Amino acid sequence: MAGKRVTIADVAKATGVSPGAISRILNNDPTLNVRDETKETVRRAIAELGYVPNPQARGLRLARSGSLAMIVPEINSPAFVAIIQGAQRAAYELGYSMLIGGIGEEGEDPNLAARILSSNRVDGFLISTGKQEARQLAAVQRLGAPAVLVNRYLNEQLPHVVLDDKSGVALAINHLADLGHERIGFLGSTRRFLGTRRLAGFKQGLAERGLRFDKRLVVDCGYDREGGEAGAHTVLALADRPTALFATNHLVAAGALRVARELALDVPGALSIASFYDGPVADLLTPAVTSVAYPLDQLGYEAVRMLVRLITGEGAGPTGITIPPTGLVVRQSTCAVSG
Amino acid sequence: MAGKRVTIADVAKATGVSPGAISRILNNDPTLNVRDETKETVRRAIAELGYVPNPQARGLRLARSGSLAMIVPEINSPAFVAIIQGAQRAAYELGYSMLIGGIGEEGEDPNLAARILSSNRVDGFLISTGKQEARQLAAVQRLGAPAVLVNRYLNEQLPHVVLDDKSGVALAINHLADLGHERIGFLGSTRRFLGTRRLAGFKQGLAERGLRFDKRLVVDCGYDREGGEAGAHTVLALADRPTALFATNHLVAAGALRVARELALDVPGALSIASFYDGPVADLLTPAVTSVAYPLDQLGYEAVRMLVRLITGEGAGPTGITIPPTGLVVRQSTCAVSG
DNA sequence: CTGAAAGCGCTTACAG
DNA sequence: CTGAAAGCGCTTACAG
Repeated sequence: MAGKRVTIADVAKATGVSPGAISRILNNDPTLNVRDETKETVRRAIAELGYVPNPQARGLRLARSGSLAMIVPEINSPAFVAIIQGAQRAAYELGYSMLIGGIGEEGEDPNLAARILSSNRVDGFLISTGKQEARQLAAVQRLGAPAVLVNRYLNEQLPHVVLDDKSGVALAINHLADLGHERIGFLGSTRRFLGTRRLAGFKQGLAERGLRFDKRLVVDCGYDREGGEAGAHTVLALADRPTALFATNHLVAAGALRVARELALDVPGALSIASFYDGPVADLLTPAVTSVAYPLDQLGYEAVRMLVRLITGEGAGPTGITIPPTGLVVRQSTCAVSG
Repeated sequence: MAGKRVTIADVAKATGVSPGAISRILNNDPTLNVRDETKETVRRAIAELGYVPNPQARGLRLARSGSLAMIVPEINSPAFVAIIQGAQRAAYELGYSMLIGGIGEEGEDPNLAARILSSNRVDGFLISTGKQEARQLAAVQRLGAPAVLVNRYLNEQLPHVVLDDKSGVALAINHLADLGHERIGFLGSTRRFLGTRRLAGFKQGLAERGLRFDKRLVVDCGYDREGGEAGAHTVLALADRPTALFATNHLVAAGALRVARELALDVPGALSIASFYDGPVADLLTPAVTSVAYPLDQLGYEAVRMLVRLITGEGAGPTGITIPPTGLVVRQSTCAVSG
């Protein structure tokens, strides 16, 4: 390393061009009119000296921070790792840095975004609320700062990037129907925003295959393993119990698998289980779980691009993006219905 | 939100105290000598107006960015989620923001840190190298920038925060010995830095219990599930195969579990398996895996504190910290040796 | 002991 | 059309 930072003044000295003109060249100011030769000289000097504009000075002048904050209480979810990865990539490409905030309990604080914003460090937010969904989204809206919901939805006004939950679930249901399953359970939420979208996909899948919707097979459960266990207990206690289950994520699927073992129900022999969000954990479960795959990094990527558009106020661009599933990854947890 | 940012000038206007004095009050300048009453007035005005110093202006003036970068190729590992969480907490407390960089393949680029540094955005680094361990650590050292290795080690000079791998592994081995196991296999690395530390703990544990070290039971394998599978195959193919295995992480443990199933070896009936880094995944495996627990968030927390000390040049402070295990979480994958 | 003034590195409205 | 100059919001060496 060593040595002083190279500043725009150094480039000016080296080339004999004024700092103002250099700044304009760098920012492609259309007002500027200099010979291409001069531009070339400047570019060369910049490369030689290794000049990089100081983001602090730039930020101070332009009243922007060049940083985005991503608020993700549920970073434990393997899905978020992929999402963060995509978001990082987009931020890097667009010249922003990204803070990850609100991990863990801290993330349940509805005022977290306000706190981060008031420290003047951030131009906008990517938001994935946790359990206090409604309250937190309301807080974000009140904030009035540029924000994009990631894998969350409130209304068409609030910018969002979501998965096409509906067609993903329908995909899983069609797979189970192909295997001859007619009684399929749904373990998820019937209230949270994503839950209702997935439930809609569940109904759509059944309808596509002419299967009857039986609301006793739908259980509103928590999104963790305990939730999956409770849900599976409920639905498997029915006299005419389902031959297959759809679980809204891998933790719920893991809970269902555990209950199946308790009840000595072979998976997939006596019970097929399909899940959502394909990812590394799906393959670690026993048996490995068939699940719907999405390009989750793209979700993060698009969210950052949308956020930066909002910040710069440039072009309209869509205020809602829906990302379709890439397909279904069939593993050992599903097979043809027996009998 | 709304409205202009509150600046130090606003506080000056409101209180009649000069901006310079206000700055000194905020930064506890010992040279300053004003009446406590004045200080009080200023503090009250700051609170009322909601003044927060602009970090950009501060950074520009002080030639520091107020940001740290954490480079973690292996964010997929559940261990890193906890580490990041602790690091975030410390950064927040100390007034820094934290960027997560180098996720995924990008992280294998030995020049990543240099690239981030040259963009002037960062005061220091937390480093957890990926596969190219030696090469990357060398690059960091060449950089000359403040850096702390997180869960990595090169030598005593390069600041680091590590786990006490040795006593953690010894803990697991003692547990297995308590259960009557005498032939215990080791699936991990015998070359990477952490691997050799863990192997030392393995030997120590055996020695403590008077068990013979048999190097045929030590397999140098990759740190993913495929590695665990290959390692387990090797060691379970022995005529006098081990009755228990120590796996260096949960992915390796998952691989070993899979091989045990293939070979129709009941776990834990015919084979006990203990692993490292207790975390959410340990509980999702079948059977749930006994593993050594560490306060991983503390690892991240201490690393950030050390890094900030290096940056501010304040007080000596230790250049190496070792974090002991909190204990062993016993689950269903280990039981008394049969026969 | 304190307050005014310079300067960190940029960008851009403005005068020439 | 271009270059000099002001100013973003801080901090601190320096003059009074």
